[in-house]
Amino acid sequence: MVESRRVTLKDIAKSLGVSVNTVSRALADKDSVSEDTRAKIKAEAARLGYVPNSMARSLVLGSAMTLGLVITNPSNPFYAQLISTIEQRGRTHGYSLMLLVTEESPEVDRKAAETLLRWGVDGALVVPVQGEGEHWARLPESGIPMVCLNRDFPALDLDFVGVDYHHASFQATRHLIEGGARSLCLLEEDLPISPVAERSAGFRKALTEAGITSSEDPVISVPTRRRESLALPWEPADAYRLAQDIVNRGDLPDAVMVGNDYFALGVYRALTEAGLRVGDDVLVGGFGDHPFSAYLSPGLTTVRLPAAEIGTAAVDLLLQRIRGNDGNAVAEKRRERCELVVRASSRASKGTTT
Amino acid sequence: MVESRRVTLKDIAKSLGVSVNTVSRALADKDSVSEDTRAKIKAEAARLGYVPNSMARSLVLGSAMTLGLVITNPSNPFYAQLISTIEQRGRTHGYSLMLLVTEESPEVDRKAAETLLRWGVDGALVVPVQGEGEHWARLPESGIPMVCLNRDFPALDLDFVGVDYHHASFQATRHLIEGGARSLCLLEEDLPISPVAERSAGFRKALTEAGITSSEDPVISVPTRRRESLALPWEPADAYRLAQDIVNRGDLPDAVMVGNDYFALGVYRALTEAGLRVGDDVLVGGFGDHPFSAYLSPGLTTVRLPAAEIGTAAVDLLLQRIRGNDGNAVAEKRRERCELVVRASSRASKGTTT
DNA sequence: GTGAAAGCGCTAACAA
DNA sequence: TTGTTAGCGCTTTCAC
Repeated sequence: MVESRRVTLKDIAKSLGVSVNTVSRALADKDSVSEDTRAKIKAEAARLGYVPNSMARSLVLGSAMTLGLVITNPSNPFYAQLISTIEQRGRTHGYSLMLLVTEESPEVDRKAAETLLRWGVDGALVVPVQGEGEHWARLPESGIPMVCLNRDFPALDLDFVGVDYHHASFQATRHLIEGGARSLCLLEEDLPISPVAERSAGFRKALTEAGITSSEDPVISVPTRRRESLALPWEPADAYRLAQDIVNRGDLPDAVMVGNDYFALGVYRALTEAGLRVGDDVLVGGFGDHPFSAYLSPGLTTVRLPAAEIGTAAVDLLLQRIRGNDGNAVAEKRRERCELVVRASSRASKGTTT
Repeated sequence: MVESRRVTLKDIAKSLGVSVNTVSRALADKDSVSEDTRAKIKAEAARLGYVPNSMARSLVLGSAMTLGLVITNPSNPFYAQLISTIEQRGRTHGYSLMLLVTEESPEVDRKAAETLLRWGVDGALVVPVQGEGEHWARLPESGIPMVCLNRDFPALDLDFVGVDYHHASFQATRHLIEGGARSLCLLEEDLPISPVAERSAGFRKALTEAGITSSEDPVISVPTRRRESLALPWEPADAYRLAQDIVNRGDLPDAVMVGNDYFALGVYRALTEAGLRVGDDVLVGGFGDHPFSAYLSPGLTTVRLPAAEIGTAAVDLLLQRIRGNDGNAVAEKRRERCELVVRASSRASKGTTT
């Protein structure tokens, strides 16, 4: 392989004795080029193996034809699906995807905003690392539309597309209550993010409506040791330990909700090891409908997150903003409804598979 | 927000009455700029909110400072981890990541190569959609180094970093045989890719060494209906159906190997529903050590894939090629060894949790 | 229908 | 130390 320099318009022009300009227009299928020269030019371009230079094109056109996607952890199946959907839909519209992974690090999150700014992406979809995060305001300020994914960032008045966790949590909790649960708890990850807050609120609302009260806070924060390996978004072992504590403490709830299906794995184990039967002795409900959830025994009742819908809606909203068909419209907050998938973990007196 | 045009070097130069060039050098911390003007320039850049234009920079420097990553399906946990590791390591070295998702489509795969060529990425990491795929030769031909990930492409003599599936499969199979299995089968996905071929070969070798023969081919191809949803890399239901057939057929093997842990989910269900106990009646072994595998009951014996090592090694190899520290070296084929994680599914007469 | 010239934002020669 | 010139590869006026 002769590290041959890339073929440019100039090469084609020179080889054919025409101007660069003509070549450009011929290849772009503009009129004002005779059919004859156009054919010659295309043939020569093919012969030489010409590949347009997207960078040069973007520079002059002022559009990167690229979308930025900022994700905390691709190993979260929900985000993995988001990545697929977004890449696919963006590609359909001619956009390439620049992916940044923040691993819940505020520092990396800040740098991600900077990187997107430098590349001048046409728009950005971001799952913000919450807490601080004012740096994200820089994109809209620079005229780069952005929409928050899954995690809302009310302080910044940005477009948002995510899950209606409040409603889903309320619904799932009520389902458990209707199944006979009178004492419940919710295990949540220990991150100051909107999904956690919304699930907690929905959970509490269901308890209140049912007239269930408790002396202790029924929402329990699971101290999570983020894994350096990035193999898991959540560590079942953390929930396992906590569930063991609850079991040992003696005041066992009738039902346990968990903020994600991974926690359910830990809860299942703790209960099983204590000789308790999930679905009979304790109902369990989760979030995510992760691939394994249907195959646990008993099958896990869980909230299916509409990842594809969210990814699609987010891209579409972003493209709309990019095209500027909407003036400086007010920020849109879109929360997609979920489906509760009922399986044996919430059906007392059945307790086998699915 | 006044869609203010982006601040450029020229703006700073004009505002300060110096030349663009001086601004460029001052900001790049080159010497040959007086401390005085440098300070002034930096201050003005900060005041104006200057952000360097990576595209323009790349165009003139002839380096995109971008790596291309082509993945078939991010919902495969192994690939999800690869994405994380690669993004992180590339970023450490100053590279941005352009992600393309091919969904096993040869057409999309072809276009991915084209896109990478157009952007002029500095290097590419690709999980090729196999079968055809000669288009990938275009990258190296154009001077863009590329390394194949996980799936080898012997026809093209490209660099490759992946898993030593042959050895892992051999080892896992031998483990089952040592556990007492005398009749075994392997369920594999129906894709013409090197991992499947290597796992099958390793499996067969173990059988041969143990003197186990069978009238029928013990390697069974699972007809896979790729899911449009992209939520799953493999569909447990497909393996479930097939396992049911095997059970119903009557000639039940002592042990079942599966090419991925998702298939194990289906196999577990089929066996359980037939009243058989995994680990006692039938041993099961998988590939992937996916997050759920430790939490199945019984826990699944499976091969842990060294995703982080592979991602890191692949990026490092690619960077080495990019830097050209190696001349037109011969293609490197690197296969990482795996760890077999033994759990209850392969330990007869125990068969409860973990 | 075609070519010449200008410029996107930046860096790298070369002068001054 | 600084400014001028040139050019990365492309597209877009504007002449001809």
